[in-house]
Amino acid sequence: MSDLTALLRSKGLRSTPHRRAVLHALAENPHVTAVEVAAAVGEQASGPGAVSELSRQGLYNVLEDLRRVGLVRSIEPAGSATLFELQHGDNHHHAVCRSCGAVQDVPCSVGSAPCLDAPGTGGFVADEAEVVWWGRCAACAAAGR
Amino acid sequence: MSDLTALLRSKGLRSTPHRRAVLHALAENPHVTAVEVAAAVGEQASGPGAVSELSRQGLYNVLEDLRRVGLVRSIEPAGSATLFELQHGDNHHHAVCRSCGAVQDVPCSVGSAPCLDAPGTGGFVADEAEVVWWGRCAACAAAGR
DNA sequence: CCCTACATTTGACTGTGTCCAACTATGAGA
DNA sequence: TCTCATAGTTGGACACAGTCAAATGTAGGG
Repeated sequence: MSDLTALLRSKGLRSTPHRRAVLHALAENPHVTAVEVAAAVGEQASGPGAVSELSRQGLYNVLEDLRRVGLVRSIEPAGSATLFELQHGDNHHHAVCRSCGAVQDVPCSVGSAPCLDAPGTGGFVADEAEVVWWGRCAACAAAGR
Repeated sequence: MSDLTALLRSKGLRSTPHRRAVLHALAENPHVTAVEVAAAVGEQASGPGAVSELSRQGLYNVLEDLRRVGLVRSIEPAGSATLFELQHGDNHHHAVCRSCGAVQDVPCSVGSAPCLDAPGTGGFVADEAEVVWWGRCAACAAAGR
């Protein structure tokens, strides 16, 4: 039984080729859109342990299932489609390049979630603080873009 | 010449009925979607100083023009359409209710933008930090939603 | 008053994601 | 090993937000 199978079972999900393929694809490509996940899964279709392509609906089902059990996180930077990444134990944030759109993980420097004080204003009860830094990635900054 | 006309002129934009109507609508309704802006502008169509409804394209053009000159800010909370609000001088963030979707302003407590230290990681040059708190608004928390 | 650059409209189109109903595979218990 | 309920998958239609391109209208300086 592969690691991925064990992982899925431990979360109460059946181990299916598509779910394993999506997890594998996300392990290799962080911060990808649903379309890119589909493409990566398609790649594996040609390799060993062949996986048939999965339908759009199937893809969203898999991603939602994995998200629900905490194996996958998604972010939606303004102006871009939903991006998916594996959920590690950490509570990190993201830096998005305005020029090329690249997304980079940023370790949370203030502690565990919510890692910023909740706004005291008006009785709002916060359970999560999401931070996105906007700017230029190293490559784009160097190229003067 | 109205205040709004003067404001638009000062930013180098022509003063048109639609632009004034959009500014007026945003002054009364913060954090609204493009569709809601259109509806609010439509309301004014029946009142005095009648404004004809504006097309979808016209609406996006107006919003983009106003955004470009700094009169309007937009935010895109995950799972919702772009929300627009007037740009005041301050650098505030937002708290979004998971239950009813209400958005509330949160004054930036850490200073001026970027109000959080830029990530030192890998040469990324940040020019803005965007923070969103997720949780329950006062009303929803009280109602146990 | 009249021109011209700027503003607006119209309608088709794209990308991303959801809904629904039918179909197929899986695996736990008999 | 068989059966069947449940979980998973598929395809097609659809909804929503936003964009593109080209034709038309208008604000405001001369």
